Amino acid sequence: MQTKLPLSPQVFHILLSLAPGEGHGYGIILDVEQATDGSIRLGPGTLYSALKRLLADGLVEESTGRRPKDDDERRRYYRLSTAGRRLLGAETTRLAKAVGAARRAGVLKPGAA
Amino acid sequence: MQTKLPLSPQVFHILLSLAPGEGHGYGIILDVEQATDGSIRLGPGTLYSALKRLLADGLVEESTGRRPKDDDERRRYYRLSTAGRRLLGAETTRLAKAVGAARRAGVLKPGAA
DNA sequence: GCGAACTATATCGCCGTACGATATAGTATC
DNA sequence: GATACTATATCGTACGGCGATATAGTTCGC
Repeated sequence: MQTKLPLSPQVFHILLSLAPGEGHGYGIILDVEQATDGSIRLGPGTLYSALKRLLADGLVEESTGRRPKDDDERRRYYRLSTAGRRLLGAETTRLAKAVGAARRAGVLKPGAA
Repeated sequence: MQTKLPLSPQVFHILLSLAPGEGHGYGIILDVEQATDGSIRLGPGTLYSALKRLLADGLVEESTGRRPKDDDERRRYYRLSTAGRRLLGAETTRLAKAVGAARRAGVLKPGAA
């Protein structure tokens, strides 16, 4: 029941991948791996089960209609719902606070910004 | 086997709580709740099982000796190991990148820094 | 023309872990 | 004297991350 914070890193990056616009499952896998420098590599089990949960919780919606010609027919496209976008913002704020606290605690090597 | 990133939010905050210096279990629970504005409330099950894992993985060490007089005898004190501190730094860097990406994606309300 | 690799989605089952409940026990508060 | 707080510990459950596997079409090298 993904109603409240914190989000798992995996779910956070799935939502973040959909922030610029709609995307499809396999695209999310590639996008997250690239965006996290390989730190987070979603297997199909993780991605599609998370997506199913996010749909059920109303954080992500399936977007039908108007697909570019020559698009792979198998693809299913998803986009953030309003609630999903709000939650992503809230989690980002939470993370920003955590990073700030960690910086103040001096956990980064001197020199790292 | 908590050898690599990402850390769960819970584990991240446990390590962060120990960054300034040694601390004990119950103190970590209170500290994390306060530091996260109540977002993360560790129950005893979460805390002590995570602590046991962190000890086994060499990320946290139990610190014996020199306790202030009148200290609660039941307390067990823990501190970050070198590996633990390094991992906390790496995770902080990862989170900072994620926050930066989320900001660029415009997930924060206009006005929020 | 044939196997390998890639794109794409989906399900299954295992296992780790977050978490609430519970236990214990001393101290403090009312 | 009951309730609440401090403090640690264990147990059972349930959820979720993840690899394995399945399916299937396309592309690329040989």
